Amino acid sequence: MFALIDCNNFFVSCERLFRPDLEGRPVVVLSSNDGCVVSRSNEARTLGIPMGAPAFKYRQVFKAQGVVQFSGNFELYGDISQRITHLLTAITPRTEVYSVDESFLDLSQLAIADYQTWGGAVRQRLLREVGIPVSIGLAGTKTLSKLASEHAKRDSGSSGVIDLINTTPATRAAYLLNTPVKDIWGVGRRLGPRLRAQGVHDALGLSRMPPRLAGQLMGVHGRQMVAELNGTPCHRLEPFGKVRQTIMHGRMFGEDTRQFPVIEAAIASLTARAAAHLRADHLLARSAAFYLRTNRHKPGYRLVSRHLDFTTPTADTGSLTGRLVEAAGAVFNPSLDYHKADILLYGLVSEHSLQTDLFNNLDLAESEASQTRLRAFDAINDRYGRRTIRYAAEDLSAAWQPQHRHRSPHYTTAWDDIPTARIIQ
DNA sequence: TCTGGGGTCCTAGGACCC
DNA sequence: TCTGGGGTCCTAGGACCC
Repeated sequence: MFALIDCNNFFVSCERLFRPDLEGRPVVVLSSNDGCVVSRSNEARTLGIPMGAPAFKYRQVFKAQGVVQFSGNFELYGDISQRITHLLTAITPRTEVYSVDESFLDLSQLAIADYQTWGGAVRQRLLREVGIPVSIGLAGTKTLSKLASEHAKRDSGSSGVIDLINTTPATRAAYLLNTPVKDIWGVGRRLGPRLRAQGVHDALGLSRMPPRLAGQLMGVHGRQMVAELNGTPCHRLEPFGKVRQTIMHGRMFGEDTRQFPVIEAAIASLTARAAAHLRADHLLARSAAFYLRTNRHKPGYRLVSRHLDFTTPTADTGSLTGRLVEAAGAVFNPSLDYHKADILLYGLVSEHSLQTDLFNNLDLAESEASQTRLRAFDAINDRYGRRTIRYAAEDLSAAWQPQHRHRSPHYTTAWDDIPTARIIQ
């Protein structure tokens, strides 16, 4: 038995926590560079602003309709997300944080008399203790609980909770019939049209597809989807998450560039963040890559990447940056307008296993010196703030840095931004 | 003028090896 | 003129998820 807890319009709800005056008004949250709409309030949705819409195409609508815009404040959303996780983990440790705004709970160990009532109580508690509205879907498989939560979000009469566990087969079939294939977990922009071409238009139709045909059309994931829609679980709860295989950091630039020092500053900054992430997880990378690309929406789109291997796995910002910048310099073309840089770290190994297993032919002394150096580096930044100490290459240019014209305060993560409460008598 | 970031998994062609 | 089978690695791209 699964519950899916799905936060409603999560980023907008986080902004409204500290701006209750925005309740009932159209609000959107924009991605990095104020590029796309990544969260919208129901009022903004009613105005016809689609998810993922490029903001520049809707500036007129924003202005005419008084839509309130926010640049994404992802530190804030991450902090609110953790509060929700804490609360859910207190309900049951069998919790899987699936994304920043969704968690699966395994209910099979809990004594629940009535799932609908239980869901309503969880919903009220999150609203009261964190302030975020959620939709809850209850079902025997993850796919069905996702489907139920989607209906809980959309159907105003559902009071935010839909239970497909204690229900009749006819009711369950009605929910499946009212779910278009494109809204099923695992069906994207390519499988949707392919299924419709087969005459399958809704989840009920897909649940009745012969497994063999589902396998031919969609591979093993398709067979699993059909089974899950019929109540046979294929996906377990993963309480510890999957082992991370890559760490990636990338940014679109605030403006396109033909200057190598700008690229160098971007690579140095992205690598510094990725390497800090690596060290925080006590990992080392055997390999790294960079991707440099032009604007894919303009003619002549170009992407160039290079992969590098390290004889001694490393989390050293300096050596990673040095190798990546050198390799980028070798392929840099001054006649291209570069638009985005990404850094990928992969081949991840635990820093602990490195010291005990593999190491006879590797430079253990240098590796240990590097780790000691970086521990000091991280300790300084932990104590005095991020980027208190940093590599000079990061400051070669700020021209690559994304723009964010509508950033809200860091209400919960910066001392200077913490709101003041006044008691009005 | 202006179109996100962070993941996983799979495929396919070319270079190279035997 | 005629040209195998099996493998790896690299690069590029595309599918899906949030």
